[in-house]
Amino acid sequence: MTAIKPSEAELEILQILWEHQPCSVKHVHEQISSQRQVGYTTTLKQMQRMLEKGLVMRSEGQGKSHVYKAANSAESIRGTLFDGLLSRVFGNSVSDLVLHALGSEKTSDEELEKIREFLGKLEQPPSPNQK
Amino acid sequence: MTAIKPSEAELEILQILWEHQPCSVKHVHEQISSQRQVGYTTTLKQMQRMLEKGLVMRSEGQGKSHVYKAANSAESIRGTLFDGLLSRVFGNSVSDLVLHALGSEKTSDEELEKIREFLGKLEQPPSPNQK
DNA sequence: AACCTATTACGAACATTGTCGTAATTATAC
DNA sequence: GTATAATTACGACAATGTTCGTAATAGGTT
Repeated sequence: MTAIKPSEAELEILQILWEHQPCSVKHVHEQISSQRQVGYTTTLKQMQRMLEKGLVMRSEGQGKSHVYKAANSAESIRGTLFDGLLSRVFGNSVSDLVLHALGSEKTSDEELEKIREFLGKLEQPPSPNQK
Repeated sequence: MTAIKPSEAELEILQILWEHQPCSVKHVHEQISSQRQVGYTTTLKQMQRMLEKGLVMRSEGQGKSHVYKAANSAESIRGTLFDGLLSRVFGNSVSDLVLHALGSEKTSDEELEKIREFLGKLEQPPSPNQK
């Protein structure tokens, strides 16, 4: 049960998959190459290797081409990578991480509102109705 | 000004340095090998390379040995890695990241308290005394 | 000085990652 | 069914990261 840790390039691809789900290599490559210069076969190879590793799944698209989907949910990968950062960089202190996040400005008022709301919900636990 | 992105093993060493600051290789190695099995020269080599890269600094310890310190603060590295995770995995949404952090349980009441307190301080900005 | 030990230096092996070029294959259009 | 275009498969290469084994060196002991 080795934790899944996609590399940079793999993550780039996974993000596209999570958003557009079954995708042809062509589609993924178009997305990527609109951001940076890279060859088609590079993307293809990357996705083939991801298939071997079990990071993605694929099936026959119409015609000869294949379509790919991410094998794992965005959530699960987020979990893995988040935990990694938390332990390796913030010594497992969630509050350190969150304070860092909030302290870095960049956080809009809307976002702060969402966070406060969430914290509000957490406030209730003292109610005696546990399942 | 290339962003500093220490590798796994480098981060492992940096964490020890940040906590115990000037450290001998021996000390660092003891810490690491209490966690996992690794040879002394591996740690040594790692630290020598970190010196070349400018990740750490060193000076003569008593006798022949060297003592090392991290060249960068934990904060600066945290910033880099945090930003990376934020953009590559949470689509730059701080609230998504924070909600993920808080939702994962694992957060003690104390920690939640710190976070609420911090949010309380942020609440004030509407005051008209900006610098 | 001669020896033993702690520490550092060097060099090598191996895995992973990112990148392509070229070849093979499969559709599509004459 | 033959040429053309799209797509996939294969193999290679450089760069980086991780790990050691072995050699050199410096300190302390007798």
